[in-house]
Amino acid sequence: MSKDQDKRLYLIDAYAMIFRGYYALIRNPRLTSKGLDTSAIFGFSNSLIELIRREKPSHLAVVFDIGKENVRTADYTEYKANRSETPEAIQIAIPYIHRILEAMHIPVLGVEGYEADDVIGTIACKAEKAGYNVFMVTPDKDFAQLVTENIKIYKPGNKGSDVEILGVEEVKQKYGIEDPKQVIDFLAMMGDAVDNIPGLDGVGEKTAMKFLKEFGSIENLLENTHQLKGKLKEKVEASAERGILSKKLATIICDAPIDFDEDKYDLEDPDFEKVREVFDEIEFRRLYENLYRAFKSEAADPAIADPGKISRYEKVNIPKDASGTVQLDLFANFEDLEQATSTKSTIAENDHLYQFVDQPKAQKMLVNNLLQQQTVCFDTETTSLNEMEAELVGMSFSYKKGLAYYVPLSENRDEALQTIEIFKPFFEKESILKVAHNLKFDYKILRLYGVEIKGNLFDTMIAHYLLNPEGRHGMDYLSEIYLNYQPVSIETIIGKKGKNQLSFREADLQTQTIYAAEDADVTFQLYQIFAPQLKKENLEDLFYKVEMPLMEVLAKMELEGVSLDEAWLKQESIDLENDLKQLETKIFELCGEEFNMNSPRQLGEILFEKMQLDPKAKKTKTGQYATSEDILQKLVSKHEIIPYILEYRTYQKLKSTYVDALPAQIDKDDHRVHTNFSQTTAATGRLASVNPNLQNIPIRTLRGQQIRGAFVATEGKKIISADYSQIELRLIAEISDETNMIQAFQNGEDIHASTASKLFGIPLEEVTKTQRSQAKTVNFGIVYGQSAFALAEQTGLSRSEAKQMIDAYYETYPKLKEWMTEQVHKARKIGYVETVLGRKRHLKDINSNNFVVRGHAERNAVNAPIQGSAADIIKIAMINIDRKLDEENLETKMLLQVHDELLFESPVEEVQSATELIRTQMESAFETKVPLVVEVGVGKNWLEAH
DNA sequence: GCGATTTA
DNA sequence: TAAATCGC
Repeated sequence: MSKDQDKRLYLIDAYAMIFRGYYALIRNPRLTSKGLDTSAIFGFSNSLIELIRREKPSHLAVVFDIGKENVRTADYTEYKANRSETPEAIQIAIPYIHRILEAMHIPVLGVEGYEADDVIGTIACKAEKAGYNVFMVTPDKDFAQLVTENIKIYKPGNKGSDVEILGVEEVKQKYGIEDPKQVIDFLAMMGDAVDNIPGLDGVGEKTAMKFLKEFGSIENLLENTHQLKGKLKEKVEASAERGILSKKLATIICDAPIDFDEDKYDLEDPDFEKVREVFDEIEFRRLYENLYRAFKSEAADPAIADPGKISRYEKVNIPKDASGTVQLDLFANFEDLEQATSTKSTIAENDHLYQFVDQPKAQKMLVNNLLQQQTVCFDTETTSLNEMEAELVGMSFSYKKGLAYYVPLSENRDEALQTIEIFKPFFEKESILKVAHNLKFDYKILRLYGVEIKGNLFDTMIAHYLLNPEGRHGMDYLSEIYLNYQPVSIETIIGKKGKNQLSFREADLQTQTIYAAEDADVTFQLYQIFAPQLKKENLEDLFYKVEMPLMEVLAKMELEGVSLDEAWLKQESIDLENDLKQLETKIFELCGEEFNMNSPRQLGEILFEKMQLDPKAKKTKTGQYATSEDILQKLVSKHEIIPYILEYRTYQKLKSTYVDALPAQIDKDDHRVHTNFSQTTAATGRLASVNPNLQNIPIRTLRGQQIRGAFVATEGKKIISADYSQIELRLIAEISDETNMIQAFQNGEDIHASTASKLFGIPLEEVTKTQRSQAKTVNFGIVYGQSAFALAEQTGLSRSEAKQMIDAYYETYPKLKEWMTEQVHKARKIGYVETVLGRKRHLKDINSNNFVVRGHAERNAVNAPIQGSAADIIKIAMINIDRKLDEENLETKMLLQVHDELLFESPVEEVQSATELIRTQMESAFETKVPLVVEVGVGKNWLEAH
């Protein structure tokens, strides 16, 4: 096709694309070695290059809002992300993006005083008249109003979703309308917070669609409001004027003062050298290759142009005369595949060999082959994400980039076990490094099928967690970021979440093979990237000696589960229900109206509008009344209703979150609750407990405490609870070498009272309860990295009083203050802080110009080493206890970890020796000057033991 | 302060 | 999606 005939113009909505790119990477920002956040630049450039590669536009232009960049960015942040600070990364990005566009010879458009939308609208209309097909490149649905036969929306794909092109038909279908122009009416009716369009009161998406069907336009609706009824009628009529205004606001102008100069938009080759210069400066390496390919490759879309490259999978056939000697060749026929690294390639574009291996003979050959390898990556496919109820569907293996095997397993458990038996030698061979993503899952599954994985382990998810604790660690995500490769999404195979979702087993064998093999392949490639990085960052010990062994301990704890007193919970649920009913009656009586007590919004309106309890009631950021506990607490004297509300809230929480939810989580087979300890969610290094969360079982209130009583030991056993006393404060003293605090601990003093005595300059014996409590709050504030502001909020002190208190605290513990300053300096200089075991926390915001953001990073610089070190130490203790219990052949089982506490179930006759073992291991897990003290309790249940 | 969970 | 509340 000659260029004259090919008239396809792509108009890129620059800011929308920049923001989109930035927020796509928000949890894993791209940083240069100097700490510059290049997420926005990367996101934009990547989308741009991807667009050129895929579509080969004949004409292309990028449209900015000009002259008021800062106003525009402020708008976007406020509405789009609900954040008060403007992301610095975006402001930094703009000049770079302009340089890149200039080097790429791509024209930049904009008209002062007009929004980018209007410029795009104007050019699109003019280009259409000139015979162009126009694509408006934007994620913004407002542009749907401009869609015609020749003007379409081009919504770039991101992870999981493919490119979406919205033409007339798609727009009609999406909004259930007859003409794309009606999108304006749609927006005018329902409003749009992002663009500050008010809309009609009481009209949301659903109602707007209904109105459009019925009335066609907002004007027609407003003329016929008599057809409506009830509240809706009132609301719509009352806001009619705003509706008309909204229509004006929602309309994209198509006559901005700008000409369509088609020659200017011709897509030319970039000045590669110049682009490279900019990319080098901000350390984009792969992107340059992608850019080069985008312009130099011939086909518009390699996947379509070259069908030979689509995925190959084949069955491994055993030759008829196969003897033991035919062996390995079948598995060695795949040499040195060059990977095509186009921008974010997919399975269709990469060379690979994925094979399924379903014959026992072939499986044995595969195992023999695996046994020759030093490092093998594997993955299991199951019918469920819950290990306890999951059935194995298949296993995949990879030990070389681009090469993977899939072993399907029979639905019949005995047959499956036979196949698994073939692979046992591999799993049990110590010398092979076994790699998987989220290995704990596979470890548990295989254990339930009688396989105990041995030897060194490598979990790519945990590896990434150590490299970047704050980031996301999903395999698909990591693949896109580190391999520039988009794996097949599980949803394309088994459908979206919901009742219609298939089980993996229901997919056909070839589909299973592609998906499973790809997972193993991708994980292997991630291993190749992460392993050297761990070494480089000195994280190998933490990884191989702490996190990976801990993974096994956690797997065992999760499989063990904990026993609950179901009968008690059942009765307590009934009791709470009755109490709640009574409280509700009382509350309705006192306010003279019935409403939904579980809706903070309704409660706020009752308290502050109807009852006028506080003329200056605080609002939340979305404008409703705040009714959180601390706020209600301040109103106790205002009205007798408040205590009832507080009590209702407490009981409601207890009932829904614990008393009713826990029994529902009991396993049908072993009648125990199996939580999941996530090793990669808390950025500080702590664990997190999910499904259910057993790390927040109540303890503060009497009624709440009773729930701990429902965590029971089974017949003939006892619960042992062992917790570190003040471990964080002890570590603060230890790490900062703060003599005043160290001595207090060495003398076995009550640390909060001791702090109070020093803080207020009075003898220890004279410290009052209030003083101790204040000192305790400050101690906690330090431990949790609270700001002075938050401390003031919590203590009820004024901000300056809180500041004074903190200053006095620093004077009391000068070395501590010194250490804190040092941490912040360290973070500023090298970009991270670390724990006693070298666990890192990167603080990219430490040099931010925004004091809120920077303050946050500064508190993290102090808090992360402390909380993280405590996490390190209990992790060591857990590993050592697990080993010792095993060595001494004790039947005592570790059940739960609650940050500074461990819970065990122990046969009565073992309790004494176990207790001693646990205490010793915990107290000696890490050598310190400050004694680590552990308090141990024993009982029939958790309440008694604690 | 963080993380999990429930509810509207 | 936001608010509230539980733990450490």
